[in-house]
Amino acid sequence: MSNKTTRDEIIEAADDLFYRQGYEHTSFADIADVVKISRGNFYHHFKSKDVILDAVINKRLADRKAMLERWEIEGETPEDRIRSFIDILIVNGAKIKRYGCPIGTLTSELAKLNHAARGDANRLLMLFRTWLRRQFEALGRQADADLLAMHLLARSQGVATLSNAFQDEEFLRQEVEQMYGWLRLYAAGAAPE
Amino acid sequence: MSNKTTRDEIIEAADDLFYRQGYEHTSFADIADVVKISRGNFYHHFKSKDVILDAVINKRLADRKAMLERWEIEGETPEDRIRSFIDILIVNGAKIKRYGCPIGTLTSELAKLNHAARGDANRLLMLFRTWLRRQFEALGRQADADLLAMHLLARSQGVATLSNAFQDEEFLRQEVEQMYGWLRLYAAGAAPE
DNA sequence: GTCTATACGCGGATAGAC
DNA sequence: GTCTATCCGCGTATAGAC
Repeated sequence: MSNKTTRDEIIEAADDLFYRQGYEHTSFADIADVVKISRGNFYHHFKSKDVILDAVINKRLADRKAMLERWEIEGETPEDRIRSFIDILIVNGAKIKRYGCPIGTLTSELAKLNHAARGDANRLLMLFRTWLRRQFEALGRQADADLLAMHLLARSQGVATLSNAFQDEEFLRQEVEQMYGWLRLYAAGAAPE
Repeated sequence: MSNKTTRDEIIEAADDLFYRQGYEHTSFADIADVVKISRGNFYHHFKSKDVILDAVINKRLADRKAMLERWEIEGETPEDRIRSFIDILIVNGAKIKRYGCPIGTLTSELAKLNHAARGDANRLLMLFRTWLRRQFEALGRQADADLLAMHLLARSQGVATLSNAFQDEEFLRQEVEQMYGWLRLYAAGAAPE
């Protein structure tokens, strides 16, 4: 279709820089360098830095929604689909090792800044939480589907944090194997409670 | 003994503010307000903000070392001691819900900033990793003690991250119960591998 | 040791020409 | 829609008096 608009290029560059450097630590100058526009031109597209953050969060939401819908179609069973979720740790292993989880680190940063967009960023986590909950429900775990979703989310976050801190992609792989094993128990109906 | 020196007061205030607001987001003015000194006076005690960060990290290291030694003395069995570790999630539950884990969030922030003190902050995580590893060794898990230590560390980190994001202390309690159960398997020698 | 005054650069934001 | 020029406040840091 049409070429990317300048606006889209700004959002893309900001998305990447916010991930790699953090939101607060990324300046307009940083973004302008990547997009190759002047700093003044910025304000034609966004009236403040906060508005760029909003756009980045919305882009991430749209990206992740599309990804989850793909998994929904491609996965034949709920177990397959939940495995797709666990797999991102492997697929994005190198980046997670360097920069952590894009969703978890943004959430944590905005929480610490007590930023107005905090709640919006949490919708990203909530998106996965809800999607995972539905998968566990489909596995017949109506009673504790949300708890299981939270449990898996928490383990992913923890693994990402430590993999990043210790620069250890191998540890991440081992934990992923354990999560597969854990999931199999539930898929086989062999899990307790 | 003697009164706290101004230097100590600065470190204490910085420790608290770095935790609640993040390192980068905390200015000298913020610290000066708490300690009630002028900004200029700062540089008599520390020649730059980075040096304050070093001092804060060293204070946290000393504090945690003392805590681990206490657990070592008070806990009668390795299981007791590991339970003490899990318990901090409960003891500090309210603060974790508001600000996350003091160690994990600092580590993540410095990683994102690619800050020179990154490695120093990681020593905090490593302190717990090594201590936990020794406890699992004492439980007879020589072969995988470090993996188990990392696993427990990761789970704590993940639980802290989600409890903070969703402002949910109840979830944290439930996960702690699960960790107790998980630990019991190893203490009873009933765990696999 | 603590203060006031001040330098200096950076980051976000605005005005207005082209 | 993009640019240059510029403003302004904040944050780190320094100088030097008391």
